[in-house]
Parts: sequence; structure tokens; C-alpha cells
Amino acid sequence: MEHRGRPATIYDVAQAAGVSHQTVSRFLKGFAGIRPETRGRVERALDELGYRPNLTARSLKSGRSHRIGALTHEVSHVGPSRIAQGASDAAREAGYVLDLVSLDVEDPAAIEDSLELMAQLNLAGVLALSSTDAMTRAFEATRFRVPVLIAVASDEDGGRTDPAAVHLPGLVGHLAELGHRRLVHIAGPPEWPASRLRARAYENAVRDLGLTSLGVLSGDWSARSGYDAIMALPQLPEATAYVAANDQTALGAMLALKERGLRIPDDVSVVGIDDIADAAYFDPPLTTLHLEFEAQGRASVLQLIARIEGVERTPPDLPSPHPVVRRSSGPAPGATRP
Amino acid sequence: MEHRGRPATIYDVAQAAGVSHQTVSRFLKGFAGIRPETRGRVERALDELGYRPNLTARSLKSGRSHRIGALTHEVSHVGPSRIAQGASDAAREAGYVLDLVSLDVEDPAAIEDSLELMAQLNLAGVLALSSTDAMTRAFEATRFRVPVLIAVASDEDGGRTDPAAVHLPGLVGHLAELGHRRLVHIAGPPEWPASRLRARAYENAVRDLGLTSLGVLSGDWSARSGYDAIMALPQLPEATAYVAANDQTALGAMLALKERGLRIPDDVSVVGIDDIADAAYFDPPLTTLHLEFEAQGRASVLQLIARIEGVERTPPDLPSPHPVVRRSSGPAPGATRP
DNA sequence: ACAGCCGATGTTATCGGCAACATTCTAGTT
DNA sequence: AACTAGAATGTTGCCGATAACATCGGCTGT
Repeated sequence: MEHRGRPATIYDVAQAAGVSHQTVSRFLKGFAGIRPETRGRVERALDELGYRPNLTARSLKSGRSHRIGALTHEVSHVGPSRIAQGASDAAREAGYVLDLVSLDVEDPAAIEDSLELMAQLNLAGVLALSSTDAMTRAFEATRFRVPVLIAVASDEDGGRTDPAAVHLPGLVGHLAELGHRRLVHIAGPPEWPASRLRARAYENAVRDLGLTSLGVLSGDWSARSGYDAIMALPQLPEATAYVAANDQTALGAMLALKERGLRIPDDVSVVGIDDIADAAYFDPPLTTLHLEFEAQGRASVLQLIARIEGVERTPPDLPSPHPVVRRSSGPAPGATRP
Repeated sequence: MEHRGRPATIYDVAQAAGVSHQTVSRFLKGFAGIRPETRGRVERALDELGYRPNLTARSLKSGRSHRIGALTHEVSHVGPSRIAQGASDAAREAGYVLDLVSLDVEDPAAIEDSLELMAQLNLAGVLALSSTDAMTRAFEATRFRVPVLIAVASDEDGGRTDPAAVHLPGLVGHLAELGHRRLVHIAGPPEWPASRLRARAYENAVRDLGLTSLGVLSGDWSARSGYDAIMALPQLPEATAYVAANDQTALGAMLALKERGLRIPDDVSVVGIDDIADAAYFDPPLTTLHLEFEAQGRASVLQLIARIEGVERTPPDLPSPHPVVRRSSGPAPGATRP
């Protein structure tokens, strides 16, 4: 029933149906008190003209759109991108759209631009998909007049809400059970709260389990940084297990350890966090903490939408992260209990 | 100079400056014919009230927004996500925003929803970030009234515009130089044009170089599929080199080949396509075709914006993909020329 | 000194939908 | 048959910006 020319408006429909535009508007809103005969005419005209509501006009009047601003640093990182996927799916299902605004954290002018842009978009809410300190600061400095949600953990709450941090002890516990006593952590970049939380959770777990941490190396989530962290060591520590901040760092670390003559898991165990799809095909397949990024993205959007629409709802239960044991972890060399 | 309450409009500014709203509008558009004194007053009022244009109102009137719909199947795939990153950056720099609409290709009703949603968003243009046949079909069936661009290659043009397909011969040539004569391709899913293009480019390259293809296995871009493709073979072919449709498939294939007792690259070479960041840290580091996804995303957006704004501009030159030789490829066993 | 022009600015209508208020119609009551 | 409540529908104005058209005032030419 398509027609050419500009899209049909409620006025066009009203004219075609021989009613007032308001009747059409009422029909569209599902108002009950319309006579069946009128209703039929409107319905027919609507279909005839292939009417599509103009969301722009609607949000001009209502002052609120159905768009959620998604602020992101690096969508191409695995975590953020999968969170974005989940967020986008959930948004669409709820009739919202994600406005993806990338933010170059390095350039203050660019940050300014991005936030400026967001402020003008008449968004229903704002979601931060990844989070560095610079981003959080810029974020907080801008006075958005709409609900704002940071989809990933901040360290203000001590990591209570960060799934990875909460469940990291389980992974360290797995290593302890294998007889590992001396561990090393390869952390993410210090300016990411998520990375600080993981590092802190690692240290707490080590302490609580009576193990020893031989140090925390620093990385930046990338495989390269894991590789470099190991290669930069003048000599390898006496650690029997490495806990990497994420799977990619673990990948790089494993390559470096192998190049330095160690066998995995015979001489040293390596574990990661995230359980990215590739981790099961690393050599050796990586023991890691399985996280549900998509679910996290979905949950964030749902919670944000709830807040937008004024419904205070409790955040849905997320599936619990759990260690996935593969071949990169094995009994500590010379451990009493194999 | 922020004020509380609702955002200031040009009317508020006009009142504060003691001029008409139109003068403010002219000022904002950079109209020259305004007396310096008036100009100053407007400028001051603008600043005073912290005025931000309401993009919604603007696009209601102009019938065109500064938003580009980005339709995507799986943002969490590496390729699409990096294309999205580049697209988003370029869009922001040009003052546009990317509206990310995810599309679940499996569910026709969901496709319908997504496209319906897009049609109502009053977009300036539409960009498809990834492309399966189902998506292309759905896409073409919808009559968008705005410029539409598919950011990735379709096979209609025989792959002329697909960077990977165009430069795959270089990669195959590298294998030929190493003395490989019998190759196998592990393809992507047949319903992706990109995957068909790569497969066809592989076959053409093999033929043109006088080599032999011992078959094309099928995968789905994932490491798992590369692993399974090799493991499912009753017996390994006599191939000395495998060309995977992407790096992740190569990762899985390498693990499977190693598990079946082959050494890489001594017994068999494996190459991938994409050069994802992790590829340099696979074991062995992967020889692959380096692609510039971000640049591709940027270029697509720029081209789309040019079309939106009526400027016919030639697509910018993309950096050429080139083979990156690492340790997963080596001389063919028993080759005359080492 | 006055018509004529042009530069600077103001006024009004418009985009498409929604909401408040206004009007007409229908059906039930007396 | 007149009257009225409430249902059904119509009219007007508004959201914030832009565009078309209108007006005001001063300068120029004769």
C-alpha cells in the first residue's frame, strides 16, 4: 500500500478517512472510545497510505525520545563490544535505539565534542559501555538531564557489582586446589576501574586463601601487553601460576612463557578472565572465568529503561560467572596433592 | 553559565538579548549581516543561558536528521565491531551519530521490527555494517527514502570492492613462493557474501598461480568451526598449507592440526585473513592478510555522508591490505626452493 | 526634500504529533 | 417531546527551529 512522495502524516490519514487528525491520533494510541465504523475507516486509510509515525515530531512534543546514548571508548574491545551487542538487542526489543557515540579519551576536545553532541540529542538516557577514569570524570562533569547508567562496575562500591571481581576468588581457588601457592597477576590498565577491581579481587583472594602473590605486572588488556609483561622480566619469578586480567593478556603471556622455555601447564599454569570465544582454542585451551557480557549489556539497558520510565525495578539476576577449566591450568609442579 | 530548569531555546535567548528569535537563529547560522552591537548582545545571551540547539526540533522542520542508522547482525564479531568503531568515529567527527540497530537474522519478525524502527527514525542515511544474504534481502525489500550503503562487499561486483578478496592472491602468492603446491581453504558461512568472495578469490588465485586446491571446507568464522572442520576430516589431505577465511578460523584449525600430530609450520602452513590484534600472539604467530577495518568503516560513513549531502565524491583511497608474514607459514616440506 | 533601495531586524507560518478544551451526537430519563 | 449526561469527535495551540515574507530606518541620487 506504499505511496510515493513524502511519508503520510496523521493529517493525510485523517483526510483520507474523513475524520479529524485527532481521531487518528487516538486510534494510534489505542483509545477505546471510537465507533467501530469510524475505527474501520481510519484503519483502512492508515493501511492505504502506509502510515509510519514520525518519531521526531513525537519527541519534539514530548521532550523525550526513545533513544539511548551509548558512550563508548573502544567498541572494538571484546568486552565492550559484546556488552554493546546485548544492550542493542535489549534496546531494540523495548523499542529503543542505541545512539552510539564514540569517545576518544585521549583528546579533551573530542570528549567535549562527544558530550556536547549527546547533550543535544534529546536522549531518553545515557549508558556508558566501557569505563576509564577519564571517561567517568568527563561523564560526571556533564550535566545530563536524563538518567545515566554506567554499564560496567565502578570501584566505588568495592567491586560488589562487578561480576568478574566477585567471582575471581573461585578461579584463584581452582588454582589453589591444584596446589599452586605462588601466583602472579598481570593486570589491566590502572585507569580502568574494572582492571583495578580485578587486581584487588586477586589480591584479596590470594590473601584469603593463604597463598602468596609474587607481584602484579601491568598490561593494557591486549595480548601484546601480556607478552611484553613476561618478556620484560629480567628473570622469571618462582610463580607456578599466572592470573591474567583478561583472556587476551593471557594469550600473550602464554606465548612469552613458552618462548622462555616453560611448558603450560606442566611448568606453569595460566588463567584468564572473560572466556572469549577463542579462548577454548588457544594452545593450550585457556582456563578462564566465564562472563556473560551480552547479559550484562541487556541488564544495563533494561535497568536504564526502567529508570527512564519511572519504574523502580530491581536489577535482574545475572547468570553467575564461573570458572571454566581447560588445559592451561594443571597441578602445580611438585605439589603434594596432584 | 549553566542555568537550571529546562534547556534554553532561541526564544529565551532572544528575550534575554532583546532581539527576535530570528536574529538569534541567523546568528547561529553564521549570517553576516548583523550589526556588531546586536551580535554582541546575542552572543552574550547565548553564553549566559548556556544555549544548546535542540536537534530534534531542527530535524522536524528540515525533515532530515544527523543520524545514520547502522544495521548490524553481530557487532560482537571482530570485523563488524571494528568497522562500527571506525564508522562511529567518522560519524562523530562529521557531527553525525550512529544509531545502532541490531538485527536478528534468524527471526523474520525481528527483522521486520528492526527495519520498521529504522524507517521511523527519520534517519539521514542507512549503513549496513555486516552482511548476510538474509540481511541484504530484508534491506532491499524495505524502501528507505534515504541513501543506503552496505559497508561491506556484496558479490554483485565480483569482489572488486572487497579489500580482502582483492588482495588474497598476494597471500596465496606468499605460500606459492614458499613452495606450497597443494592447498585447502576453510571458508566462512556460505550465506555471507564476504565469505563467498574470499572463497572465490582463493580459487582464482590457486588457479592463476598454477597450484592445486584440495578442497574447501566450511566454517562459520569461529575458531570452533576451524577446529571442527579439521577434526571432522576422516584423514588429513595431502595439503601443505591451509588458508582460513579469517584469523579465528585459522586459530581453531591450528589447534586441530597440532592435535592431529602436525607441526606448524614444519609440516603444514596455516594463514588467516584479517590480522586481528591477537593473531600476532597465536602459537605460532599467524601469517595473515592485514585489513583496515576501522578505515573501511570510516570510508563508508564518509561516502554515505557525502551522498546524503549531495556531494558526489569519489570514495577515499583505503590503505591496501597486505600480507603480514609471521611464523605460521614456512617452506613447504620437501620443497625444492626452501 | 523626497522617492527608492538596501541592510537590519521583526512577524508569521510550518514541520507532525499530542493535549487541552470545545463541540456535536447519541441514548436514556422523565 | 424536552432535557441531559456522557460518548464520540473536532479545533486550537504548542513543542523549537527554520523559511518566507514584512517592516523599519537610514543613505543615496536627483
